[in-house]
Amino acid sequence: MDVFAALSDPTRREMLRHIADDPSTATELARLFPITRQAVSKHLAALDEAGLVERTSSGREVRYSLRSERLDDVMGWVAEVGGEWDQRLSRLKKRLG
Amino acid sequence: MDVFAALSDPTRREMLRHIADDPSTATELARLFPITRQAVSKHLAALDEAGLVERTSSGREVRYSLRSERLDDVMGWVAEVGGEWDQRLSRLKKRLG
DNA sequence: AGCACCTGCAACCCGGGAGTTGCGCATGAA
DNA sequence: TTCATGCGCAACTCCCGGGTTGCAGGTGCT
Repeated sequence: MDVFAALSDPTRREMLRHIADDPSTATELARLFPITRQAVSKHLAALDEAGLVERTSSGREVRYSLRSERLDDVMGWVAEVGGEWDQRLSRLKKRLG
Repeated sequence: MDVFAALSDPTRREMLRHIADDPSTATELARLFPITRQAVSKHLAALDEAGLVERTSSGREVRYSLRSERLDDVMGWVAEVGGEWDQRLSRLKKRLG
């Protein structure tokens, strides 16, 4: 699955956001979301296939953390298509503090 | 349809890219892509619903052009999740020339 | 008026994505 | 060793998204 397709699902975006500042396992996420662990696992597999997360297995648990490299591709594409990014980027920079 | 879902389809991304520097009609796009005009029309409807294009009808033809506002939302989300954007943005700026 | 062209709507098919349940395996703890 | 916990795989359902064909309406040209 490519990056855009991976980000198209709202649940996946929430998961990624959560993972970003708190690396989690499938079962941990399953407690936070109103879906089954297997459903979570599928989403994580999708994110992994898209290169958006990193799997770190220790013992019997597998913890997922953010891999932000692919997000650069998204930024790049959006920037290419959008155009006039000098102002836009400065605005964004300001918005992010 | 939300923005991310609209961008999840490769055909739609190509169309948007083409529209970005050459506003087109459905039939014009149908000549460039290996799909039917109706399929193109559906894609354009999706892009329109997501707020990514602007419809300008003159006479019997409807021309679609890029609306880049929503792309800011995408950038914003990606930036929020990705983190560490001081370096990333400067790299992107350099990459865009 | 008549014809060609662009568009929109509706019905339909098909594949895949999101979610579930069920089972089996491996690992950690009592 | 026994039991609980975390994962993975497989099969199944359901629904929606991408694409098609067919038809009807509006517009422009001759």
